[in-house]
Amino acid sequence: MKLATLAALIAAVEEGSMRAAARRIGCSQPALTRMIRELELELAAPLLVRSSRGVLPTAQGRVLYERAVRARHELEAAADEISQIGGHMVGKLHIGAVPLAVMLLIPEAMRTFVRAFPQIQLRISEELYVAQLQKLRTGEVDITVGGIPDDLAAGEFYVEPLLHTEMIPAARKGSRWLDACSLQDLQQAPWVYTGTEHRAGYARALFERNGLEAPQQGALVNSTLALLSLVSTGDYVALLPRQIARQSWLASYISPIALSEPGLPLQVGAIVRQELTLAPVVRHLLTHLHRAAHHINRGDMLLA
Amino acid sequence: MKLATLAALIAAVEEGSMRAAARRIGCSQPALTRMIRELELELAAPLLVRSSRGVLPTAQGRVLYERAVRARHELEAAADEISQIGGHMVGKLHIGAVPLAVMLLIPEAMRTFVRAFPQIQLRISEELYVAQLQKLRTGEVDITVGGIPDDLAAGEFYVEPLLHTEMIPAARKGSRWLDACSLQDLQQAPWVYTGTEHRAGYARALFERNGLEAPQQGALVNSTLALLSLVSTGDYVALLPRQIARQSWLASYISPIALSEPGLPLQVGAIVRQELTLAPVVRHLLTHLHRAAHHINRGDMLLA
DNA sequence: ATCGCTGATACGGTTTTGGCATCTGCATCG
DNA sequence: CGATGCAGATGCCAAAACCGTATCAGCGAT
Repeated sequence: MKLATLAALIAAVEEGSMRAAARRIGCSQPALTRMIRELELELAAPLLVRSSRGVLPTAQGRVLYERAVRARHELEAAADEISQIGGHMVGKLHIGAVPLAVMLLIPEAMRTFVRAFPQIQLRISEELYVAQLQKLRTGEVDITVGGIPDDLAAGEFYVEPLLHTEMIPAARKGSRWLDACSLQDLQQAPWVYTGTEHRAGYARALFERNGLEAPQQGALVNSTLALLSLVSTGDYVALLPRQIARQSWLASYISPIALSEPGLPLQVGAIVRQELTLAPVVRHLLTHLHRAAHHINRGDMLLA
Repeated sequence: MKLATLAALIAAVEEGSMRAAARRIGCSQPALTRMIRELELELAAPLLVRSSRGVLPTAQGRVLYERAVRARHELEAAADEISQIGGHMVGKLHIGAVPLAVMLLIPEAMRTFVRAFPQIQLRISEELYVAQLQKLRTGEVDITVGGIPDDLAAGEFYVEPLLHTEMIPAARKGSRWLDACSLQDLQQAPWVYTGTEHRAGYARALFERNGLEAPQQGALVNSTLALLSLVSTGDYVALLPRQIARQSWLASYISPIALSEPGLPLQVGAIVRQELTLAPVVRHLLTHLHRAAHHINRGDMLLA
């Protein structure tokens, strides 16, 4: 088994075509055909089904594909890490962040980070919380920024708290719900929930925390863009981090709702796979995230 | 980067000598020297420091070694799994088990499993609970058998309950502590604890469960062998699963202590990485573990 | 029926690879 | 203090592996 042939399989599976895969790899189509056959001979199993309109992986092909991708990622990460040890900060860094963090922390942290390490290829994925942890485990993302959950198993991840925020309800400017004084007044409002069916969003938690029943869901969305669209154009109510609701460009469209109850406190932090804690870039990124958190907190206090 | 050169590095790091590594790989020493140099050229970093009495990895070498081992493991596992899909049950299976499970479940499950799949190379590691999860995550073990913790993060692992047991106190035959009638009587006894300083063992939990303060630790051990040695030769008291204390070969040396309080209930189960749930051998092993659990429960009931 | 797409095959030249013999440096032991 | 043994490095040569070009064969759509 050679790395080149595995790369061939990966390309073939992802492209669904030998010729396209050959183009991506940078070799001729016959060479690719040979590589795949070599793999199939070595493992004594069919990996791809060939048809007149491309190739499709068999069950065995999918298994090998999954693991080959993981193996390749290990080696790429090794090369990056080694370069960093040598003093050159190069390589890729894949940041996962929940929507909240994407708006709050990431832009500010990125601003200083990319200036310090221009050779690092940054990639940012906005994902919901559950998807984040999954991607963190498979190694698809290197670091996750989001609300720190209570039930995180100790030992698996290294967690670094960054800032404390509060989720407060907000609605479109001019909405009748802005007049609400207590959470109970909002129980009849149409709410926008985030999350999945299985994992309740923050809004539900806020109601339960105050001993109220969570209102029937008005809408369940999986992206903050959708949430903001609904809130700013419809008559929905949704939970947003205090800093965003108050001081961002959203302020001209959306207003926080002043309630007698406090909002839902939320600890935002970075979650890193334990074994990556020592990687130089990751350490630096954490520093910049801390700076961003302080920056935001200061702005918050000045405003208050 | 080629797999052959990575294998060369792995061998060189593990053997600490180019010539020994060459022997293991099955090539000549000059060939190995060239491979290492090729890697170092490609990564532009020194990987090994050569001395007159062998080679030692640099920091970069260690990084590459770690990740290369992981990558190789992925590919080996892929090959095994593919063979299994094809119907041939071959390959390796690395089982991690806490001491309790090693004594209770593993022997019985192995007995039937190895008859059914003689071509699977089984490997069993006795490890304490915390070490188990770590090894499960890195992929060093494929399945872990042990007490199911309460705080396991959902989603990361697939958990399969196997049997329910009870941890009861036991002491050497003839020990004066055998006369104890309640847990309180044992508060002055010297206890053998398992676990680490950070993670309390089961014994401590039993006391706290009954509203008593856990006695000063007599000894803290990290292996059941040590625990049994202490109990059977000294005058210690320790917590053992009921089935072991009652019916194993230990019965001639160790007796359970009949207390008025019930023991500490414990759910024993198998923990598998989610992505491995579908691997054929793992599924089969789970079946055999279930059979072993039933077997043990039946014997337990007959005895009672 | 034919054209355009797919993957498969045959062959020849280039590159790479590995082994053998040999060289050099260091530590140890007599 | 020098001989000896073991460590890794180097040069050379033959064998093997590899890749690209040209070509073929099946299937679908036009």
